[in-house]
Amino acid sequence: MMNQTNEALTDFQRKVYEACSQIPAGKVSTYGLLAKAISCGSAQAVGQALKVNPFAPEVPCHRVVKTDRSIGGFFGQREGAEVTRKVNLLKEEGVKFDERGRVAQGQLWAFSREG
DNA sequence: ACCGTGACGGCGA
DNA sequence: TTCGCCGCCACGG
Repeated sequence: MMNQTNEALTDFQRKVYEACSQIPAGKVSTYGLLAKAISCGSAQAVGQALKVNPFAPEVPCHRVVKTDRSIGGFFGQREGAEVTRKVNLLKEEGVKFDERGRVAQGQLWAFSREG
């Protein structure tokens, strides 16, 4: 995946991207869950790394939503075109949404320790 | 080295 | 249930 000259990436970012890559198509995870998977105490910090993800969509940062299952942001935007794109990508992967625009239950991916 | 800024999360109102 | 506040922690200036 990130076999290029990634000196611009911090160690933290690599951990975030690696964990994110584990999420399969058709499933989503949350910033909080991902943070926990890499032993980080801040979901917000995870979001910071994802917003500058240089490997999208190889590293599926679009499969990460908020804990309340609302869509969250995409490439720095918390609303607008990019966010709509995020929803479309998920729909294409088979992810279902409820009438409130949140990811329907039963589609969360739980990180089961491997890294 | 300090300070402000976030694709967040939990909690009280 | 939605809103606001505060805590979290990594980054750039």
